[in-house]
Amino acid sequence: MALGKDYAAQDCSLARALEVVGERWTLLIVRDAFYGVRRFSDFLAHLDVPRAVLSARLQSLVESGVLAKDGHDYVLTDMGKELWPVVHTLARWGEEHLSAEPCRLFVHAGCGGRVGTDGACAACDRRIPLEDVEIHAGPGARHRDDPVSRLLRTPHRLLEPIRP
Amino acid sequence: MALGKDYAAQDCSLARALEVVGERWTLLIVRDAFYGVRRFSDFLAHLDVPRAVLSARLQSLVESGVLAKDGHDYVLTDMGKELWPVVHTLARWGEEHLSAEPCRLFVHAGCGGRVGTDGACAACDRRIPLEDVEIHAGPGARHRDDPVSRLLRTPHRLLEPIRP
DNA sequence: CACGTGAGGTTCGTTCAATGAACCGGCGGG
DNA sequence: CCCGCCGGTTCATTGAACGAACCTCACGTG
Repeated sequence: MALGKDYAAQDCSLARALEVVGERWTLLIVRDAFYGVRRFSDFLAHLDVPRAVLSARLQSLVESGVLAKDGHDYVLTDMGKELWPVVHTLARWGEEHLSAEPCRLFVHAGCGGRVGTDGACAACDRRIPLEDVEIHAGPGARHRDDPVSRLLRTPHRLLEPIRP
Repeated sequence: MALGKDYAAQDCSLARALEVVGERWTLLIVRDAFYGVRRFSDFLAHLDVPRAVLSARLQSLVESGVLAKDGHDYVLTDMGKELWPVVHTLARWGEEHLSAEPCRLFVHAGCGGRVGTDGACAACDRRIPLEDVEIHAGPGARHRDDPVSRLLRTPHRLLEPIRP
């Protein structure tokens, strides 16, 4: 979201959360961080976001403890990693109600079953730790052709850096 | 979020979802709808949002099929109701990482157990249908004193209208 | 009927964030 | 020493959010 960016009068933890991840672009940045994006230039290439805005968002995410800066890499903190259910649930909602076909699939690395809307593996019927989720390109992918999109299309685990 | 409001280049269902519920105030409006708020003036009293923005958001939520207009009431559609996991997960994340104390509690109407982060009842260990979730005021409530906040502080089920 | 009142908006000028292009500094080769 | 890239910052412009004022219809009186 934007402008005013705070919901001061709102007496609610949802409002607090939105102050941190509710601004425009922020949740897409977090999503990319789960996908293994870490460098400023990679976020920039993958999201079509103005450099100034990206800079501001990364800073505020670091400040609020969602990301940590490690050299030139931005990596998710434990607090940030706990946003996965949020990102996943919202993405699945969008997929079911707004998209024709999924453009990315999340798969349990152990058994190959797809991760359900509740975050559990369809096959194993167990909750899956973040590190055991693999990301695959889905049928609906419209094939952006920046270098980062190409790297993201090759299957890999969440959080695993897309660069060596 | 705001400005540009679309993420056109993003080939992703999360981006699609954010185009619908990602703008500033939108998710708080949806939250209030779950809490039983239905009238324009009640949203207005409870959120401190400019009338013009509220009007625009409600219209766009109706247009995208999250809300439906029934007379002067705005009510969640089935598609809208499926946003509950998103709202709940994000609120719990905010509560755990950003709030001192929860200001609202979600309770399984059947057994009185608290609804966990995964949406299941802590006591019953079963997923709970939306209609069986009760909302109670939590210890962290800072007591806004508009009429709507006062109505919301009395325990009731999700979706149950706060007005007769 | 005239009149007031409240709900549900719309209009409009101001403010402030998003945008995008240009600029800047560090550093790692060649 | 020079070149180019990475990771930003600066700045003018655009457009959304804000807030106050206004409008309109429905209803309830006197």
